[in-house]
Amino acid sequence: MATDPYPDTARHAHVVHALGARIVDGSLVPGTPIPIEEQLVNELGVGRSAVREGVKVLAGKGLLETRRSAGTRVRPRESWSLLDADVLSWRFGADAQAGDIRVLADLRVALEPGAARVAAERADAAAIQRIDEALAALHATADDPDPFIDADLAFHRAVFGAADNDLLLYIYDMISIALRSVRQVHTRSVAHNKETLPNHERVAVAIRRRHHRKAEEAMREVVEVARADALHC
Amino acid sequence: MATDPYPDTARHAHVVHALGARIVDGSLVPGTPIPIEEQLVNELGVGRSAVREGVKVLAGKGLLETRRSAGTRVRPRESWSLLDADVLSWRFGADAQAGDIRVLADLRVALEPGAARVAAERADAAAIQRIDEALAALHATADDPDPFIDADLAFHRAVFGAADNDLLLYIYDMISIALRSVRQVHTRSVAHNKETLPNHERVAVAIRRRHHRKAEEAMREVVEVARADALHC
DNA sequence: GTCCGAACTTCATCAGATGAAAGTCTATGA
DNA sequence: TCATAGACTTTCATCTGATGAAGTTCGGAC
Repeated sequence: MATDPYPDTARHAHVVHALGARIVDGSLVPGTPIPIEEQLVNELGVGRSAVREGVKVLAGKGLLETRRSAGTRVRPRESWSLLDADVLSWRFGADAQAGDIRVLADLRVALEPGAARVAAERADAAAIQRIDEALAALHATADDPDPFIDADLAFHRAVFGAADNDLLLYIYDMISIALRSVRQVHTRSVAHNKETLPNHERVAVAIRRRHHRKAEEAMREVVEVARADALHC
Repeated sequence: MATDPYPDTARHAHVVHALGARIVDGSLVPGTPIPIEEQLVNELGVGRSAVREGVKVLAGKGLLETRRSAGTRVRPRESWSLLDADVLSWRFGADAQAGDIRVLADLRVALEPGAARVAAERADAAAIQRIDEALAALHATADDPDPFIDADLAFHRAVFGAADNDLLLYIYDMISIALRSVRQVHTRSVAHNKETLPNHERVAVAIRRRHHRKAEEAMREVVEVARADALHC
């Protein structure tokens, strides 16, 4: 437990990452107590304050629970803040499980068509322009795998942004944290990229025309293709 | 800044709530520095450790940012963990803004139909049974405003649960935190409740028959009616 | 075998000291 | 006048020690 993946960051942040990553990847099992403060001080090479601050941060994310005299234990998974940026990056960061890929793909299928629909209802001129710009970037980078990933994420973010809903946008930002890690593994081919362009175009056009049903349908096509790809590879 | 809404809880939790609530409700403006540690110690009546632990928890939720010698300041809203349980309850807890009601209603419209669709794809027998039980509870409590709210939340949760997707279920749990606070204000009439029963029934039937399109359509009807109600009142 | 209490464990909290980094002020020189 | 280097100040970062509180464990009395 003495690995040190975050050398120069703040001491308490080191504690957060060291314990958080182990909890999320399953090395520390829910219900079991983690080592006592003194032991963590030794294993992590930091002082008691740093350990306590780190543990409190993880408790704030629902991963840990401290009880006086009864030790600190890992909370059940249902209590975790699954859409916390740190928790997500620990979960999808290293090497995502197959089940997690499915969860992510299903989430997009569940969410993005509806988001596109609301975007079509709420988009103002500026939002529509941002979508159009993102679409142009998508076309411009279709031959370049890496920039295309960024452009794709930016396009979807522009759509969510058009819905004028900070909660929705937050959810997308968290999805994109996971997507970005996963995509680096499942980099799709240039041919694939070009196939998705017309569907993205349809999304943009439908939103521009405030046609919610079409926006939703087009986005569903996009994310269902993405899901099929993700589950095949 | 010396209010004490959490008398018997842990000292550091008191700090978290005192500062967190003020940040989310806008009393502490993003970009501005909060009082220095020593002052917080005096104002909140706790020791430095408690202040530091509380501040670290809020930093973990993206609300604060500490910089050595430069003080601790409120981070911009875009950095906040908007789907954190605490942040949500501070936002929707006291008296929700009209804009927040709209955001919540739109989020449901964007999300729930898609979730019902995925539920229809993924539901197993046990999940379907839970939905049916929740539906029965909904019918049974239609005349009782308060229990009906619980039954309604339980029904929607059962649908999300059927999608077999922990991220989706987490999002719903966070929505329900907000919904529960808001509904206590906008308690709907018994007549209203009875009107929504057939739509809920259609959702359950469609999922049972694994008819995703119908499940989605029926759920859209439910949440669009709810949105119209919320925005009128 | 059950119940009570003492000893022990472990987190909770406060307080003090030291350090590091960033900002502020001042004096100097051009 | 203005720029700049260096000293000073502020404020968070971290470690350590001491005390307290609340469970847990274990032994003894019955």
